[in-house]
Amino acid sequence: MMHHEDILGCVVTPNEATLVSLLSCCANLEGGGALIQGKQIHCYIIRNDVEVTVFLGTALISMYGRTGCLRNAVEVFDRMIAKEVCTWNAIICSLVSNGREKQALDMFQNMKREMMKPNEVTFVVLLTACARGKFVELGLRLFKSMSSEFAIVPKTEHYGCVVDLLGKAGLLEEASRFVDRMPFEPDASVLGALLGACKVHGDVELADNVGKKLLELQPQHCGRYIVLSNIYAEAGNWGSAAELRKVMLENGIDKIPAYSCIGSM
DNA sequence: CTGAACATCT
Repeated sequence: MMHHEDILGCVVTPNEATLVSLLSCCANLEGGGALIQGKQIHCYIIRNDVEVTVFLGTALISMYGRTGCLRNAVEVFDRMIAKEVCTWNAIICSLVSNGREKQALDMFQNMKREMMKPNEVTFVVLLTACARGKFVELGLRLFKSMSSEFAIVPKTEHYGCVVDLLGKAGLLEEASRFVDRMPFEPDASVLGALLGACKVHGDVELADNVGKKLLELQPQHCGRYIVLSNIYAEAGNWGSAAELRKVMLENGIDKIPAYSCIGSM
């Protein structure tokens, strides 16, 4: 399957980089990934006795995690002798994206026990786990521990995660105050999370405020208009919806596309 | 060479 002959009849054997790239493609393919193809690559690895290196193992975990095959992801992880921070991040992420927030957080304990130092990606994943599991206290503690315990300076992604954590738990007031107290200007991703929190809570007034700032930052981002307009609509605030429509036209966005802006790019 | 990453919209 994997051996290809070129025009001159040469046979090319895939090396580690080839297999890792292919697995990454399977994991990131839109529409839930390509599990069948990923499994075929795993089969190839087994049949040809290809050594499962740290890179290859991590790519396998990620592929299985993202295609919903958590069992296989865990199996690959358990068999790996050498693990790096990416390997741990991949398994924690697999657990989170398959609804096992608690287990993901337990895995972080194992990681620390094995003296593996987490990095900024680890915390994005952990904070996401807390947001989904509604573990507000723990999430805030983890966020604080980044700088105090692990010497990692939280970046805008982490602030966005905390806003999402508070927002999902219905703590809109806290989310808003958290943004106000950020050490740098909140960027679009943070304001986007706050706007999402407004939607959950149905707070039109704050949404109005945040939405205006957000549209100043991203006047061409049609998704932002959609969220804001939905918040207005849910509240029956047709006046604001009409006004928003005018702003859209002014910014040259004349129509909400049938499909996602991101999906069509 | 090659691996890990939140959330929101139709």
